[in-house]
Amino acid sequence: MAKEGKTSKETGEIVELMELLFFAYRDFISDPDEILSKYGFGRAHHRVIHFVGRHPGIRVAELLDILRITKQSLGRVLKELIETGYVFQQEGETDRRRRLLYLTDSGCDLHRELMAPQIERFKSAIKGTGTKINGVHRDLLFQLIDKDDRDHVNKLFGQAATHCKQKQDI
Amino acid sequence: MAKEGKTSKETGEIVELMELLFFAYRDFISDPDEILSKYGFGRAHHRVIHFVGRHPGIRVAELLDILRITKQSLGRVLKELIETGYVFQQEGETDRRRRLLYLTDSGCDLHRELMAPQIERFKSAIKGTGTKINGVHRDLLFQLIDKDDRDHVNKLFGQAATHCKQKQDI
DNA sequence: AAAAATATGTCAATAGTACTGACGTATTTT
DNA sequence: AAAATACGTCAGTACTATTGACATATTTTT
Repeated sequence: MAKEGKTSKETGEIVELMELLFFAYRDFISDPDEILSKYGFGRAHHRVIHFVGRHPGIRVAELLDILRITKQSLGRVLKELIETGYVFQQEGETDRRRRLLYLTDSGCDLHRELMAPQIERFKSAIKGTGTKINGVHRDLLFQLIDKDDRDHVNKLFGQAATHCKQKQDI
Repeated sequence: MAKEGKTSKETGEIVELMELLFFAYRDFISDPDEILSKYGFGRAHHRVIHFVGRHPGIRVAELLDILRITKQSLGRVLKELIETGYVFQQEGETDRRRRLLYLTDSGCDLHRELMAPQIERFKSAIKGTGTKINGVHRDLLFQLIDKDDRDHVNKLFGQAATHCKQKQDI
């Protein structure tokens, strides 16, 4: 039988951590899924709604870069969101080739509706850990991102908007 | 304009945490994707390989519960994995209705190949955080899981196998 | 022994997401 | 004027997933 080396236990713990990421993500996305089906939308629509909401005036190219999908995949979803009145486009001022994307009022409402249960999940999860230390929870997730992309993510955070439509401070 | 209430900043940080989960998961699954395409498999195959590898002799019903997909979705993937010789079935000893699932030797090899880059990613991520405190990284992910399911996940961890085929302690 | 429950497999039909690769158009930069 | 950029769109394809119904073998309950 396999003899257990010194590193086996460590690796085992890492595999558990990997599975925790899988389970956490699985349940994390289950929240909005139900809401989306009411609207006839899927996860791709959700992601577009979210990042357009967080970055009003975002360009198509940037959205493609964030979502890591192809133009064609985004195209269909974006078209549907525009036709159904959740997203609208504006010509760029400085560069008229650009289509700047914004959420409509209904888009903002939907965005908030989608975020609510996920924010709730995170809030109680953080409470559940009982950790007071600042940043520990961000660290691992951040470090899991491709090294080349971490600057980009940080930059995104810097530019992120408080919402288009602030009904209340939740 | 929206006046920023006390809770706004906290919520903003939570939204960033949510996005970090999205980015982390996006990159985390990008590792095996490339490997899978060589074999003509997709993510569903990966998940089956993984959990069968971790729980040799797992039942179909349990796999369905872990993956949260339908019997039909699993059925197709499982059939392909069996036909191509990565997974095999055995009748349950005590209950002959059960089909207990195992990885073949090639299945184990593939499993290891798929895990390797993800283990690497986690190891350097943990190193990158510089945190020595035990468990902090698990806590948040664990708490993000549906409350009803946490016991189940813990139970799974308890039953998880060191691999079927221990070539080396990585 | 008969009835009920369980574990699994399978059918058909459909939807959502994603891919590749190429091409067209408008606009800006060089 | 030429080159590069931003975007949209085409056709064809693949993977993952869904629902709901039904068939089979086996075990448990009555």
